[in-house]
Amino acid sequence: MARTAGSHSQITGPRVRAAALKLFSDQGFAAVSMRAIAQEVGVQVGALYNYTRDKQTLLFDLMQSHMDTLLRAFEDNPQAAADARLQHFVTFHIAFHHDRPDAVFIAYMELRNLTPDNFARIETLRRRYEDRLEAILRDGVAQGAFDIVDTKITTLAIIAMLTGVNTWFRPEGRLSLVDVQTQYWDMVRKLVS
Amino acid sequence: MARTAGSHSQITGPRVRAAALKLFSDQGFAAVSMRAIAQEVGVQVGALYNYTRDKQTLLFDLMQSHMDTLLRAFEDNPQAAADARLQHFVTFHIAFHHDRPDAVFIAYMELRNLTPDNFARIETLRRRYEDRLEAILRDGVAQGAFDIVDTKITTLAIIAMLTGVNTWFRPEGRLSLVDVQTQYWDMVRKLVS
DNA sequence: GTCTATATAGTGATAGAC
DNA sequence: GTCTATCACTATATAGAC
Repeated sequence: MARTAGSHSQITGPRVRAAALKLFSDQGFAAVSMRAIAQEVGVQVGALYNYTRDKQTLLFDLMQSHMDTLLRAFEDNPQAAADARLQHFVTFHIAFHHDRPDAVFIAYMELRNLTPDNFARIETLRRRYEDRLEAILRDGVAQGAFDIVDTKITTLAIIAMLTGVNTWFRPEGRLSLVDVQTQYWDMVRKLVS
Repeated sequence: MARTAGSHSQITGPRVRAAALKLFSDQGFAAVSMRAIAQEVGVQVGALYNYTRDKQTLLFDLMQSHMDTLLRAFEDNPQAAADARLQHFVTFHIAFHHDRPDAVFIAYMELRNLTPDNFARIETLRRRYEDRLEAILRDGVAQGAFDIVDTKITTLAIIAMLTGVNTWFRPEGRLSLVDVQTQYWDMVRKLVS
């Protein structure tokens, strides 16, 4: 879509982020040029630098924004039964990740393209999310609801299992998302019992 | 390591593959230049083309070789008890993937950098491996040893869970690989019961 | 805010000398 | 089999016109 000169700051910023999200997810950060992002947005390449300091910052902002959204979206209730809290985590994780496959893909695949500083910041956020799940498992063990050898390993195993749904689930497929949530909760429930 | 002109076909070929494996794993296929591979090997860039038609073929050969090795390495015994076969799969998968983290990383992360034809070939091999696990689960259900709602989903969930070990396991860490194998088998065993 | 033009450097791949 | 030199492009980022 060709554009002529003019002011579009209100809409161009989000469009740059959306274009980068899509292209980074499809082709990978290193394979996507600033020119390709500009073309997707419909501006010339120079205009992008009104919205990001450089390409690295663009990637970091996308990942940080994703992790912030994740941490804010998950609401745990430490007063509830551990079983209910774990079921909530499972269904939440599957639904949240299903809703934003591009951001999830980038957050897992482009870690090595972050500068060391940026990498450390994203890892801190990821750790914080894992700790939310581990707290549930620990409380469940303390209450006698769960039988778990090592809550840290179980945390990582459950998250890997749940996140894997994104690699194969298709809405037009054999199963609905609710089916998937139900089956994964069934597996997780048995895994911690 | 500087080299002068001469014949080294016996050793250069494997060195090119080893260098590409390491660099693709560390930085990603798109971020690695043929010049960087040549420098790692210790030759000039033109010499690489005696060992690969182009960069894409180099990537494909690495992934195909990894999947071939995986399929040949896993030996199932359909006569044995489903429980023992599943335990063997779990310990095998963890050990095999632990032994070659670079190849595993590439096989999962660089799929989108394959041409459509090459992608289809790798996917066929991956599917074949998944089918080996699903056959075990199916037989176990038929024998009444396992209680599984959907063998396909359970297959994908188990593989995602096991492969996730590579993202965090460090030999110098708190747990030995045998500890990890034991704990994952414990989780998988409960998951299918 | 967006444009065009440009600086500077790097890319994959090939040709031909040795 | 490896080297050097080169082609034709593409890359990120910036400067200054409008």
